[in-house]
Amino acid sequence: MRAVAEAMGEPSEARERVLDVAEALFVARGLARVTMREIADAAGMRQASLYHHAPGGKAQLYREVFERMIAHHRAGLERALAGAGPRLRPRLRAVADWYVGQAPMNFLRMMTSDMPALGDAESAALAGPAYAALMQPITEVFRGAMAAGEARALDPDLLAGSLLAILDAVAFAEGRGYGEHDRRAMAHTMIDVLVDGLAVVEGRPG
Amino acid sequence: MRAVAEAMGEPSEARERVLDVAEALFVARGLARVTMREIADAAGMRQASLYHHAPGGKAQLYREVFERMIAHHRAGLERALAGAGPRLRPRLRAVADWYVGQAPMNFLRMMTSDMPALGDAESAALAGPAYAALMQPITEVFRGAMAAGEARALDPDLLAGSLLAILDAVAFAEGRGYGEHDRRAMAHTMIDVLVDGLAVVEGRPG
DNA sequence: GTCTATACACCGATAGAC
DNA sequence: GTCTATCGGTGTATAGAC
Repeated sequence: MRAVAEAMGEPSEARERVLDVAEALFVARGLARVTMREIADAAGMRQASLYHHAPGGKAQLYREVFERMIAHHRAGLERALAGAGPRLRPRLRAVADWYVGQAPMNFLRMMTSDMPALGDAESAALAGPAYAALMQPITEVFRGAMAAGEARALDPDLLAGSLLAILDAVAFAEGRGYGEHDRRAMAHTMIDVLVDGLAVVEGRPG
Repeated sequence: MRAVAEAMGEPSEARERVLDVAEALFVARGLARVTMREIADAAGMRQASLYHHAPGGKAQLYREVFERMIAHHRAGLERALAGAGPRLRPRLRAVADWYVGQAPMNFLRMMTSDMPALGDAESAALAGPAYAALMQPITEVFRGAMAAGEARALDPDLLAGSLLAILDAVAFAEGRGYGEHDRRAMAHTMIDVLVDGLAVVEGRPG
């Protein structure tokens, strides 16, 4: 079947366009607040025509978009980290630079709002790989720094989750008037706080 | 009108129940994924009966719930801070202890997902007070520490937003297997990171 | 104040012509 | 591959009896 071949990843320019506009809409507003008609409009076709490229319906389309996005982030993160050297701060900055260079993905909202709507089984099946792709490269950064004696020994999962949350918060702050109005600068500031701390101590500028 | 009197804040035991169950549902799943029928069921009445206590419909009900919750948090935060002394770390811990003692409110999701569904005007009208209530007490904590020379001079809004994001992330991590499984302990750990930093330096345990 | 009944809109999905 | 037409389901809200 053609539809199956497409679902397996066949190029099909129109299908690519559908995935692209669907991703933009899902990321901007979340699963529940995007309709198939909106996706079709943005892709330049009628709502019913969408089902030629996404025969599995809305939930399946979301799944594909999500998985593609996760793979994209994992690859980008690893590429960014590969050229970042061994030290903690530049590695965290590489993570942040990658992340702020992408459209804000609202990872936490996706996990808490969108995924449960797909059902418990589906949700669990997607959460695992998403965790591995997004969190794991960051936990490795922290783990490496701890092993090198550069960072104190704390829960790497907690640190990675917090960093992701901060990067989402920074994306939220931008364009709202809170903060310094520049995602990258804000992200770097917060990384410095995570590394050096906020406290004024001897030998560091207040 | 009776309905207006109730909307102004009349006691009405049934109306209190409606607000309570609506808050629990909205916080747990977000505006889009809660139906008026669910709220009615949880409140022990039929869907149509809801409109006696919430004549403004779903959007208005959400607004009231949101404002009540914001006021609740503002009062709780200020009470917690009033007895926390002058130093930065205990003050941040007081904020965290209050926050983790409450049902996770997913502040970021509310702002990015729920509010836009109410329309731009509505959204802006609610975002301002919400910011003032939740962020401002925390920015004051940071500002105070900076004025006392206890903390480095950085954007207080950025720091407050990051702290809130971390506290939401910690709520998310709990019950997922990530992290240490205890919201309060995780929150305190992250506050220590914010204050002292992650880096291993002389005079501090690695 | 709570109920039944129902209007009305929207959305996801399918059928089938072209 | 795209279209028109339409079905079925769901959700908000209203009307009106009790």
